[in-house]
Amino acid sequence: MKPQRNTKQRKMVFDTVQARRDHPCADEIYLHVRGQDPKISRGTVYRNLNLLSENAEIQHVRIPGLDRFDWRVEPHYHLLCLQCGKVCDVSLPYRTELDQSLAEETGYEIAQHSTVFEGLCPDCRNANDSGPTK
Amino acid sequence: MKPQRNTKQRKMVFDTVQARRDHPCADEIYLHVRGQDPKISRGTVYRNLNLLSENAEIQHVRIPGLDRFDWRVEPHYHLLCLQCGKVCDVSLPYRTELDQSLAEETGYEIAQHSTVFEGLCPDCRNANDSGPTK
DNA sequence: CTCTGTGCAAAAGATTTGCAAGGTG
DNA sequence: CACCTTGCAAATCTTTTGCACAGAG
Repeated sequence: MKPQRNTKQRKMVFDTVQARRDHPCADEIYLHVRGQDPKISRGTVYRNLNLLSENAEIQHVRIPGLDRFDWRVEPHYHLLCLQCGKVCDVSLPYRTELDQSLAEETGYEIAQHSTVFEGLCPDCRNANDSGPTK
Repeated sequence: MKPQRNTKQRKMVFDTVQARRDHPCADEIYLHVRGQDPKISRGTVYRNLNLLSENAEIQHVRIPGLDRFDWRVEPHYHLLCLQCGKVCDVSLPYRTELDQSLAEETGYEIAQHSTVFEGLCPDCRNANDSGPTK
């Protein structure tokens, strides 16, 4: 469903996602937007995030643990640090041909695929190495 | 944390996941097991699903919308029908080398990656084509 | 017997929704 | 001035947790 009006709330949500190069979750976006307008409600933020991602103005990224939002709308893969929760984009190219060949093999109509790599970022690896002084 | 005792509840949960070749979610497993023991509680089912997947006796599969559990423990990819929610295994081979090369590139220590293809299964495509007689 | 695991119910966390009031076109 | 969108609060939904009791070893 296309939004039909431009509200300042929707613009603030959109701008926040665009401005951030990390991958904020809904509540981080809410907290940021509330800095500009203390009256905004979580419900409005959720509604606008859904509206914007349905219209491909932002991307809804489903990460284990907590969904995130991404200013990049082209499909691409993500990398999650299991310890600190940080999410990065991955440089590997998106492989459209997989969707194609799997569609032919299975008879499904395939819209896309999403891939999440999981591990420990360099910072968290170091933090672990200096480790608990048990 | 390894389980230290064999309880009939844990066995029922494990057997249910093994017996089913679809990818049941926690509540489906709960409902099935409750057929055998009406006293079992959701909490016990969740606790055992977590315990079993920590010990790699089953696999916890994170699918958008609802987490599932899989009797296959080797890493592999999944295909989700966005309409009926059915999940299938995908025949594509798991590409360990991606974890490897991404680790070298990023400095992350990468445990694994998961991929979910999303689309419409043949049944749902047909259902849509005969379509709403608007 | 001991201590892990269970059942129950409450808690927690994320997201959605009903409704009256507000604001956009 | 119509009706989409908001704010608020309550509702949903899934999963986790505290605690006293049950049962596996």
